[in-house]
Amino acid sequence: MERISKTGKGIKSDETLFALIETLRELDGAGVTELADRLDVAKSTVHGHLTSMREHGFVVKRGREYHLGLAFFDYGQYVRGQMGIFRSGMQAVDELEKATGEMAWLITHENGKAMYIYGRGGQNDIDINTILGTWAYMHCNSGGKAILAHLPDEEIHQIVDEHGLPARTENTITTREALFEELEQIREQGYALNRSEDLKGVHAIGIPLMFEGEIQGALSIAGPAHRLSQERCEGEVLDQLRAATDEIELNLAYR
Amino acid sequence: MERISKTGKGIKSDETLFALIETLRELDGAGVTELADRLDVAKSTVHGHLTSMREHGFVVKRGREYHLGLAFFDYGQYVRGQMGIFRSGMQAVDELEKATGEMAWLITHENGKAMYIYGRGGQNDIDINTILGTWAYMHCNSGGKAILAHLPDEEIHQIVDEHGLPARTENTITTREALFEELEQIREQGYALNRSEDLKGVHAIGIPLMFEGEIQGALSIAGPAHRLSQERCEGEVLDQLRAATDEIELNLAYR
DNA sequence: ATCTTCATTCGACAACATCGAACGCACGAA
DNA sequence: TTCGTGCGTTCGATGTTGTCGAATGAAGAT
Repeated sequence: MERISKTGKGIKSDETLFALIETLRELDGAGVTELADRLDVAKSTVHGHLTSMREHGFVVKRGREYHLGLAFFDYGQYVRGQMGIFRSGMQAVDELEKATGEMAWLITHENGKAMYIYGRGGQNDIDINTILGTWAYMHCNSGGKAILAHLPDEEIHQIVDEHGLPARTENTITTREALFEELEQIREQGYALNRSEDLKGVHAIGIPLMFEGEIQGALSIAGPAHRLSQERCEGEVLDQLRAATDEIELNLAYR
Repeated sequence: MERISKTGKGIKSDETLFALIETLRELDGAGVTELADRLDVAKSTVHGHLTSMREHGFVVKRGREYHLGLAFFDYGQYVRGQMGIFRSGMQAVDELEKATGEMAWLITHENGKAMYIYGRGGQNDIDINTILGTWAYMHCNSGGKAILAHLPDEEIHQIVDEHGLPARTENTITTREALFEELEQIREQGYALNRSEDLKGVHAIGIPLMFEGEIQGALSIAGPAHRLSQERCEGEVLDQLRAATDEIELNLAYR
């Protein structure tokens, strides 16, 4: 397994540790031997790292298998709770879901990818928790595009360099030219649409959340194409999104 | 700062890494110099670890400060999603909240502490998300006691050795004798009560969740003492909890 | 502009992460 | 029951590499 850092600047032993964490996730838990084989390191090395992690709750031993521990959930909740956008935006998401009956999401970005940090299900039969905390490409996501549109051009190029513009459906934007054109339009109109660019049959509209001139994240409404037409998005839903945005940006200011 | 592992078995460099993570949380983000001073290591050492973490999304740099990254939230959601009790119990918690109008919680334990892994607010004005993912003592928590009651005696002693029985209110159980008496009663009656043992004015009732003879966690209902009397707990609420438990244990079996 | 205060880089050295072999424990087969 | 296999764990030797401190850059502040 390849486990060297890209730049070579970091600490090698940490790299092994993170590879262990990653592998434990991929395998949904594993034993020392299996991990050592997979990462091509000595069993004793694996055992040492696991012992350290165990003392800090990042790993638990169940029988002879090691699993990632609840410390991750603890830290995860902390990290989310620290985000101003989360604290100021939760209530708005709740209200939006009620008003529209569709899925409402709060989205941020880190390292060129978008993440769903809070959401409500609407009248859809989807389990919010399977989406919460997962990474998404920014170029085929309404919230992601709304964020991208407010990043400096240089950063956008970096992101495309790193993650590419993979086609998720036939509607996905796959060229830089098309992307920059779209982002220009998004800046002009103040919102981003997603017409089945990520998942077939799913439409969405996203609106940027700014604070002190910086993009903080985005708010989005998503739903089945038949119910969430472009007309509805750009009409009633957009109005509700704009109201919610104002509320959030006000919250961000007065705290 | 003390940073050596208790047993001395683990890896020292990992210990530094975890100390960094912990400190970044305590300080809500910090710079290299501040971290190096606090942990009493060279700046270059801190910088090396931060670089490694950054490459894996566990840390982000905002200006000159480093902050814990969303990778924690990602992993945290994964860890919770892996728990059978979570997947099988969410719906029951939703239903319980609706039926009782009180807070409903799903609780697990790891390393002698209880953690809230899913909850609903009831008609209370409390923000669920500030409690979600936090650790709690088991001896002064209805769910915690329900779990403790089904652990082997030896393990209970270990837990008390490690975490003690700190008094949170005047009602908290603070001696081993009283604790074991209480646990015996809990085993007999099949549920655990919390009469302001953790927070003044807050009552709760917890019920163990078993699967394949092993304790998996607990379900609990909590609310203000004036509304959640002992009579109500042991009457209507207990019935609803028992029904929910059956549902969850059935879900755990057929998946 | 100058000074200060950071983050970052670099080379040298000894600490310690890594390895592999040996141990001991648990489980299943005979 | 006994043996054998497969696993997690321990241990000492080795040289890789984590750590240090000084030097360098890059920003802010005065």
